[in-house]
Amino acid sequence: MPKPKKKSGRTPGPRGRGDRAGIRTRLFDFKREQILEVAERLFYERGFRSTTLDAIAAELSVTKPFIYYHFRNKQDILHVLVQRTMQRNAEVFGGINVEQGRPTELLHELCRRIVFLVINSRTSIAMFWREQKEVPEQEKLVMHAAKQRHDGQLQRIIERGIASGEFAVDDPKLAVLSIQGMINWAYTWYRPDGRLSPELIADGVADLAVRAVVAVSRAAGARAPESARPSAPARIQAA
Amino acid sequence: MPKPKKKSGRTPGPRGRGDRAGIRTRLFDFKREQILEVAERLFYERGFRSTTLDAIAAELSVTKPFIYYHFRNKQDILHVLVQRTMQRNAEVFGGINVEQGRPTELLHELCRRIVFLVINSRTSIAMFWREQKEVPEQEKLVMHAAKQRHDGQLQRIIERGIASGEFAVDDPKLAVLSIQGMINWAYTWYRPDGRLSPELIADGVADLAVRAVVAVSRAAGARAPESARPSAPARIQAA
DNA sequence: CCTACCGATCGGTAGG
DNA sequence: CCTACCGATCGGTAGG
Repeated sequence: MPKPKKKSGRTPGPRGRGDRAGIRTRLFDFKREQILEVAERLFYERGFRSTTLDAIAAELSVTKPFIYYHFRNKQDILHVLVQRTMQRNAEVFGGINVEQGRPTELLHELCRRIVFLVINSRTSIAMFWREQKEVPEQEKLVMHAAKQRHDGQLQRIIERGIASGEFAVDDPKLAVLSIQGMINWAYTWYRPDGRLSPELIADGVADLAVRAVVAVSRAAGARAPESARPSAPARIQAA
Repeated sequence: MPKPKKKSGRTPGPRGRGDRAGIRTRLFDFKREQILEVAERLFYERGFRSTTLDAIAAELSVTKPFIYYHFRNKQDILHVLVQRTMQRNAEVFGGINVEQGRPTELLHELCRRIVFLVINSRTSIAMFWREQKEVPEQEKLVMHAAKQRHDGQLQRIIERGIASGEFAVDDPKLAVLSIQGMINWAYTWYRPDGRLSPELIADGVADLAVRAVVAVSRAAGARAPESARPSAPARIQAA
């Protein structure tokens, strides 16, 4: 039987004990997923406060109590969505070892991956930044800590690059914030039917980020080395 | 006599005919201004939807009808604040002639000014970006058009720089969006009690923006020329 | 008779 | 999981 006192926003839904997911648990998770998808879209389009649970229910052709069966309340839905966005971000930053490899390639690759994430998860990312005020203070502290860790990783790359002579930066912290801005801002302007493909955008923004901090006297020049750039050809989307 | 059928969000308040502001008109405008200040702060802190007119009234120790006497409704207050933010932005972009001067200095100076605006008007700017969904469709079109004009000015500078050999950019449009991101993102992280002064931040971000697009072979190097940088010493704020 | 408001309450809708 | 509701609170406006 599903609904074993689901705690706050448990993302994968309740799992009885250690047993593999039963049909009912999988069904429960599937329904949760449907709700989350619709909620994310509506929160993105209308904002958290302006989105009624009835609107979410209507989109799914269910009733409001159906939603309350799968989530504790409206905040809980936002909580799960925010946790997910943080999780995806943490995966990107966790997938890079900032202590290994040349800073130039490291920075380019990390930027490229974050831009990709921002573009592909733009609704989540936009929600994440817009609805910070709806998040309880405690969770905000966790979010802030994660942000600090990620900024720290970027800063470490930049400082390694300064030490190696690849980069020349007045203020590493300011450079980190500026690069984060360059990257994150993409959620405000990216359109799937736009001129450039996600690959080209990710690569282009990463180039600009590297150029902003790279030392000009280096033989590598201001452009990211070819090795750090994917071999994808100039793929242009329609329109 | 004030209140001559005030139309929508007339910023300066009603002026009878061509006569200079009377005491009552000035009083009316002053009250409007007080309401706008409180509303902007609360909209910034709590969001538009979560801010009740009663909360705004309470902060001013007045009643809700007092607000309704000075504004048509809640949306009208947001409308005036958004118009103001657009106005300030337009003034910065309007204060630069993109056809005159070296692109490197032009870009640095324009970026510097926008960062300054973003920092000094961060509550308005944050509201502007967060509450887009609360703005009626028609006004959104006007906002989009203004944004396009401003992006166009930045793009023009970059294209002039490419033509002169000062800049080397793969995709001018992508560079514009990235630079806008670098600059606008400051509203998410700037703190008045932070480590760097607004002057140092504006200058630092402008440096990074220029470096991202400047051609490396130029004698000017990746740094903005000294002439484009204010003579303000390294002024560091407390803490 | 107008101005500049206030106390009280309306219709409608939110989360639960 | 639905039908049928509630306690509260919202933006906006009546009369005086």
